[in-house]
Amino acid sequence: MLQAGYIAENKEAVITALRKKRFKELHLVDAVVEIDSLRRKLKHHLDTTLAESNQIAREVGELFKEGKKAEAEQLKTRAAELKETSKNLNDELTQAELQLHEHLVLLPNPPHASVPEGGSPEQNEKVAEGGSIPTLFPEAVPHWDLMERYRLADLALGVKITGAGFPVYTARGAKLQRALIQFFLDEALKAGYEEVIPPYLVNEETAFGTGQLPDKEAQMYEMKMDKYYLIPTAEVPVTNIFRDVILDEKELPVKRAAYSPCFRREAGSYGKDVRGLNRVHQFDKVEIVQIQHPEKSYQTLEEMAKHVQGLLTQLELPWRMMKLCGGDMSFASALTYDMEVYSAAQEKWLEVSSVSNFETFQSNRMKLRFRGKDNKTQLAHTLNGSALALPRIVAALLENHQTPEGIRIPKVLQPYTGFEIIN
RNA sequence: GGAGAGAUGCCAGAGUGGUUAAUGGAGCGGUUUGCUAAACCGUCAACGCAGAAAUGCGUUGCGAGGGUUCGAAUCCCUCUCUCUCCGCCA
Repeated sequence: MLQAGYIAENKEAVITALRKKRFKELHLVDAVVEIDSLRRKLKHHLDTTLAESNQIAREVGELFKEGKKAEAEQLKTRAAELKETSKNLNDELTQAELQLHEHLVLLPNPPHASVPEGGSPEQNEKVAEGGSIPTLFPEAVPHWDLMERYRLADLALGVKITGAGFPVYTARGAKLQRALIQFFLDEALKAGYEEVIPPYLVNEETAFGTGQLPDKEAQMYEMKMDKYYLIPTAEVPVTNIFRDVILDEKELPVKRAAYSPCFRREAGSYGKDVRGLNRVHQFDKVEIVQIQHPEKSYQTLEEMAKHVQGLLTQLELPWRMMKLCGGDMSFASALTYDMEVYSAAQEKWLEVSSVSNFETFQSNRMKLRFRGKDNKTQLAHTLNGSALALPRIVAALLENHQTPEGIRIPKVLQPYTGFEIIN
């Protein structure tokens, strides 16, 4: 959510930026400016009225003390008038504030200047790559066949217990999950992140803070009776730890890492790329979150991207980093890098991580600020990234490391799995 | 699930209808100082108006929302949360 004052001062720049994101409802920008100016007028008027009321109340008190009843009564009439006026003004102001808020939450975050033009994933820009694409032996198969052959995960069993998209990991498949989680967490700790284990259900305010609400209800599982939502990512509870918090500048950057299961309804995505572990409703992920000074946040974004690249390299997977074009970015992000790994058996790139800088978009919603040297508070920047999400990593590991003898486990994982090959 | 107590600023804590949320402490900034400590001064939320800015003025803020009153931290109603005891329970 942008600040109304910022929009009023940078209207043209905001419109241009939003256009890059392929945002259509540009009239909202004008509406925001207009409503905000009305709000300020009302506020000014109300403040003046209340100032007079307060003045009168003080005088009435004095008069009563001095025993001048008649004069006091006279002032009371004036006070009653003012009360009526201020009540009306207050109603109008509340109305304007509400309307302003309703408009503001519909505006996406304007993308960073370096974001490429474009409306679809083809226009994303490759900015880095690593590893090499393996040449598989002729009998190589996709991960869903491998999972079955080596009893690593059972999708049909998940359907029986819950529904499609809820895999049951079994035997060495389950251990591999645990090994990856542990490895990712250990790497995050080495990189200076502090670990947290957050709740997996969140309330409405929390879902609003990171931008899931309003509007994206359909992507989350909801507990109707208590109005809680199952988290789609640990980003939501972890970032909201700092909702309504004023940090000291010296505490920045705040670095947190959390493992959590993630729950996503993925409404409207059926039929395409959903085979095996490519798209599931419940999956495990280690998330890294940073809260950073606005002047350093882009530097931090690069650092986070490097961290993720390091993980992929250690897992011996071929990867590339894409800078998302305006039209492919999420609502809340100002700049997003997607990490993709090549799935040799499916012959396509799978998105395994998304690292984003949200600038003040989330912090404004959450009122997450820091106090600088000048003792003034200002909004902090929030960033987060998957480091990493498991299912597609597992898919890529199985496919890329398969040999006629079995699936080779990368060296860094062996201490965690306790086995070197799945056969 | 039952009963009781409570919620005041960054923290502690006073305040039962009358100007300004007392007082103490922490943090930060400043003055003083050879350095440290200490002392002293200031500051520590949001919004509005004026100003290039420093800043000044005003309004709001005592868990949330409503009400009574010229005037509410204080009185009334609704809700939320916390703590204590009992019951149940991994």
